[in-house]
Amino acid sequence: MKASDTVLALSALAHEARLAVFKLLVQAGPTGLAAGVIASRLELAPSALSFHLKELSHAGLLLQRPEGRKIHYSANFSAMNDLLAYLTENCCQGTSCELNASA
Amino acid sequence: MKASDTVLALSALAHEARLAVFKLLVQAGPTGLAAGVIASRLELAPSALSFHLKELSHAGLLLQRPEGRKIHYSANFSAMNDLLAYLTENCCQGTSCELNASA
DNA sequence: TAATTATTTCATTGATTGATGAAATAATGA
DNA sequence: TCATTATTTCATCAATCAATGAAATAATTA
Repeated sequence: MKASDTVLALSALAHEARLAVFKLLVQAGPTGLAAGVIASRLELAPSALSFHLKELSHAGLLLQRPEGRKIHYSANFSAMNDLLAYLTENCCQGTSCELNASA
Repeated sequence: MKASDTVLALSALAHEARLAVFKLLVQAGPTGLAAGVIASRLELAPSALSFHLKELSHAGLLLQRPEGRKIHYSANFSAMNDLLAYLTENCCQGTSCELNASA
């Protein structure tokens, strides 16, 4: 994973509403949730949610699949795994940070 | 860790220069590096670096210690550990993402 | 076909971010 | 004290971000 991809993913998650969307989709699992369900659960305006979904998708953190007239969004676990791997390798001396946390 | 603290930390790391600074300080270990050394290694203007160091510090990701007329900055490994723990718990169904990455 | 539902797109606007260079602050050494 | 070094602060400016509400698009149902 490149540093620029990491920055893109971090930027996408670095917003209260988008972090909430991603958490919700992680909880929902691979099936995901329709945009409208996400909007009502998090009390977001449709256009605002659409904006945030696009940001997350652009960073590669979401998958989407049409379901009738709805669109189901789900967390891209593989992308999140890559992000965590990058942070662990580059920002924690290659192991869990716990070894260093005492320093 | 609260979601708002997480957003603050993610925002701080979501910038090419700041991610580079943090990586460099992780490599440098607990001793850290003086601001001027960071600036010359990464070819950043002093005022720009100062701005970015403040962002990272404000997010709790850095520690600092005066050393003569220099100031040594170092990575706060404990804060990074908290961030990774939050992301793992909330954004990866509580385990390493690997279990889900195939989905 | 017409009405409804789901979602996105668009234009507008205010707020935030980040780069720049000059000036200020502070510690050290001559 | 004076000059030098290290770092921060400040003002300015351009660029980006995000909220809002209205309109557009597209799929479904009556």
